[in-house]
Amino acid sequence: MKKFYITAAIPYVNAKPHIGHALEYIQGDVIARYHNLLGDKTTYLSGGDENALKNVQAAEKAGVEIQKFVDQNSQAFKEMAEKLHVQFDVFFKGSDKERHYPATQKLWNLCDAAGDIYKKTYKGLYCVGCEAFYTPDELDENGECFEHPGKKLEEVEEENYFFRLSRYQEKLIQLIESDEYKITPTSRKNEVLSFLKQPLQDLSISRSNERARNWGVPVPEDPSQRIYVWFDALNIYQSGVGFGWDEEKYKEYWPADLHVIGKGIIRFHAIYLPAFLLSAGLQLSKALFVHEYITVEGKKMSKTVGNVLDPIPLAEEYGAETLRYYLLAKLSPFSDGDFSEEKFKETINADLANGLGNLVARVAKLCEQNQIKGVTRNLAMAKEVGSLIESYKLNEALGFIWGQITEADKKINEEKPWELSEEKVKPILEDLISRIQQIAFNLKPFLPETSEKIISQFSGTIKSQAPLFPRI
RNA sequence: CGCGGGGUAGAGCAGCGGUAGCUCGUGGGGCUCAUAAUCCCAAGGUCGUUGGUUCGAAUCCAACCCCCGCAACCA
Repeated sequence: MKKFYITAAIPYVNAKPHIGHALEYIQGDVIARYHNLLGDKTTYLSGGDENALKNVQAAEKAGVEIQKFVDQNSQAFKEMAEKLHVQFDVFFKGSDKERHYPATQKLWNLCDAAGDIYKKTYKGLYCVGCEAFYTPDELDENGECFEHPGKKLEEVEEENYFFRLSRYQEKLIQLIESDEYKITPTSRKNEVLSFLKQPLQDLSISRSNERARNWGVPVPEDPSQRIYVWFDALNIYQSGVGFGWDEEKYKEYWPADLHVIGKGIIRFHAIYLPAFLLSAGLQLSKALFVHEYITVEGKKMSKTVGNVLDPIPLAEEYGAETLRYYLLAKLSPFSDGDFSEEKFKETINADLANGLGNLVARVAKLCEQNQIKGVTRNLAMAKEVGSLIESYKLNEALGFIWGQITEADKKINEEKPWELSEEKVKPILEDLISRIQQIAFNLKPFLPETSEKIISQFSGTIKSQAPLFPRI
C-alpha cells in the first residue's frame, strides 16, 4: 500500500481563521480524500504556528494569557475545519512541549552538526511597533516602516544564530529545476528560480529572549535565545508525524508528498524548508502546490478595510457543502479569485439547486413512480476527474462532473421517460441511475456529505426526498 | 529602469496562431418527471490603444494607457 502524506500550511494563530484559510483546508481535503479513495494510506496534517511573536503581541492586546490565547485560536481553526467537513488526521500544536519542542531542537542540532549554524552580530533597523527588523529598501521615503509611519526606527545590535542558507543555493536550483521538488504552478516555480539567481543571504534563526518575550522553543545549550519561528513552524510538518519523538512513525510518513500553501509563504516552503532538510540530512518533501488568494467583493481582504470574511457564518447559513462547492468550482487554483455573497447565492441556485439537486429529484421521482430499484455497483472515479485532481485543477474537475449532469438532463428530455410504458422505461431509468451513481462517486472528494446522501438515496428502493439544495 | 497578474458580449470568466466560447442575466419556443425546474433557439463582442511579424493574431513582438497584487517572516 502506498502512503500519501499531505499538509496544509500551519497558520499563525494570532487571529481567527478567515475564508482564505478555509480555501486551503478544503483544497487539501479534496486531494487527501481523493488519495484515500485510491486506497493510499493517507495522512492530512495541519496545526497551529503558536510560537510566533505576533501571537504574544496579539495576546497582550487582548489581555489574555499567551498559552490560553493560542489554545483558543488554534481551537477555532480546528473547529472551522470540522464545520467545513475537512478531515485532518493530525492537528499539531507548536506549543506542544512534549513532542514539538524536542523535535525542533533535534532539527537545530542536526543543522548545527552539519556546520550550518553560526553566531553573528546582527545590526539592523528595528521597528518597535512591528517588533521586526527591516532593511532600508523595505521602508518608505522617510525611512519609516509602512505600518507605523512617524515612528523612528532604532538601530539595534544583537547577537543571533544564523543559518548558512547561501550554502544550499546551487543545490536548491537543481532540485527545483529538475522537479525533484516539484512546484506547481510553473509560474511560481519560475518565480522561485529567479529569486534563487540572486545571492542568498544567510538567515537569522534565533532571537534574544527579550525580543522573543521568552516565548518559543529555546536554543539548545543557549537559554538566552529562542528559535526563530519559521525554523520552528516548518518543522511541524515533521514533528506532527513523529520526528523527534517517534522515529518509527516518522519513517513511515516522511517525506511529505505534498505541501499545500498560499502564495505569501512560498519562500519559506520553496527555499528555507528544503535547505533546512538538506542541512539536517533528512529527506526532502516531494511537491509544493501554491494557491492564490481570495478577494472579497473585488477587494483584498484586510483588517483595516474590515472586510475579512469569516467562513463559519456562511457555512451555517448556506451549508458547508455549498461553500466547499463555491470555493472549489468558482475559483481558479492558480489565480486570485473573488468571493461575493451575490455570486455565491447565484452559484447555489444555478449549479446546486437547479443542476445537481434538480437532476437527483427528477430521476428519484421517476424511479419511485415506476418502482425501479437502485443496484449497488462497484464504482471508480472517472479518470478525467482523477487526472484533473492530480494536477490540482479542482475547478476543472468539477466542470467535468457538471458536464455529466447536463448530459443526464438532456438525456431525460430526449427520452421522455414519463411518456413510456413500463418495459420501455426500465432500461432508461437504470441508465440514469447509474449515471447519477457515477456522478455521486466522482463528487466524493469534493462534496462528501452530498455524495453520501445521493448514493444512499439511489440504493435499493428509491424514493423522492426533500431537496438536496433548496433554492434561495 | 524593482517583480508579477490582468484588461474578451450587460455582469463574471475561459480560450492564448487558423471560422469568437462558457456561466448568469435578457427575448422566443418546447416539455411537464423535477426545486418558477429542465431542454432547444435567438439577440448581444471592431477580444484596452497604436504599430509590427505572418497567407492568417484575442492568441506572437514592441510601445503606450488603465486596474490589481507582491517587494524575505502576510493563506
